Amino acid sequence: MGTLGYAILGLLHRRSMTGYELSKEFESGLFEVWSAKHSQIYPELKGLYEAGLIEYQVEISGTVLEKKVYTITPAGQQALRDWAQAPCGPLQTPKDEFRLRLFFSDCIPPQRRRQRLEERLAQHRQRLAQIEKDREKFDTLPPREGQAFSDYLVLLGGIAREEATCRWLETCLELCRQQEA
Amino acid sequence: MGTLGYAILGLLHRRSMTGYELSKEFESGLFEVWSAKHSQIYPELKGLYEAGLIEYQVEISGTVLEKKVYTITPAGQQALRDWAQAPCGPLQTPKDEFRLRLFFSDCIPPQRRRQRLEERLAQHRQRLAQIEKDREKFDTLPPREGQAFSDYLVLLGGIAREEATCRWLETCLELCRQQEA
DNA sequence: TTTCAACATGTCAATATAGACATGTTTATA
DNA sequence: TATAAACATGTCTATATTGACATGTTGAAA
Repeated sequence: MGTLGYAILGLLHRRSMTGYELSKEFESGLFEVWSAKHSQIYPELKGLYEAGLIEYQVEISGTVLEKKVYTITPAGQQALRDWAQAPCGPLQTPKDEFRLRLFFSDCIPPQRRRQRLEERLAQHRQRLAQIEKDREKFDTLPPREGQAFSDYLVLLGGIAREEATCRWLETCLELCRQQEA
Repeated sequence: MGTLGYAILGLLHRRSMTGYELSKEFESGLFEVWSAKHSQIYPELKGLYEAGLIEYQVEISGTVLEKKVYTITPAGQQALRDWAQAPCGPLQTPKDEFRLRLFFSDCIPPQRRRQRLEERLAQHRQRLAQIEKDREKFDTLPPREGQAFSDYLVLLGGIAREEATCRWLETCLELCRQQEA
């Protein structure tokens, strides 16, 4: 099974959900960590079900709309534990199209490069603000047992990454401007 | 054309290379930025050639070994410039399997989680040491024109990312240990 | 009461990527 | 001179991922 399967298993371990809710989780809580479109989620759910790792019950929303609420099975919980415990292997390249463009930016006008850096900085600042607002929900350090602690660690990781990125982009802009003179 | 095509175009804009050398570039200079296996590179080169964006000449290594040295064409340079100038669009999720595992780590023994954090920290420290050695090659700030400047900016980005990651992992370990008492 | 956004579930085709399979040469060193 | 690592180029299959296509319901607000 691929990583997406475990991501879904992990989310369902926290609470039972529909495919639609899963796709929303990837956009919110897992935004800094993993992503998947609904077109990938629904087939994956089918596979997990056939593998006996999840089950579902149909609930009626309103009068006719059927939704499938998925729940993790004991076999699914075991698979999740095994995966979560295993080591990750050597560091992989986190693909970053912006950095790639910057790497080859010597062939574009300097003011255009500055413009792109500024745009990007604005995006990361906005993201940082959002994620720091998420942090406010944790008024006290959550206890080590329980998912709130894991959530908190990953949240700190997101903040660390966004802060570092913002500082880096600010440095880039400074260096670009410095040489203007 | 996908991002890989532009990555190859960008590398060939710097200097003419064989497919093999391109694959090495992805492991070294582009390690923090993009990755591709040779099984993806060779077909992509074929496509770029058919699109008229690159050409090649066959050189003989030793007595019989033929290698294709690829060169970017004017059309390729134009395509590269157009791409490098364009904006990147909204922030994407940088997929990170380690963070995903950590996010679901409440279902594994705490000492196992600490072990994984320590392993990961060692990997990132090693990577940081390597990348900081690369930085030493830049004794002075390179002039804004020319690729050395772009290289330098991206290198700073790698250092910033690795430093932030190391600090974050150290914090995670501290928090894990703190609650031990 | 209409109408729009959010809820809800799927499929399909195209592309991207990884890993295995396949083969052979050159160069440095033991 | 054997041999191993690095050089060199490809293909193939399976899987992962995206974006478009397709359809319909529900709840809230105007």
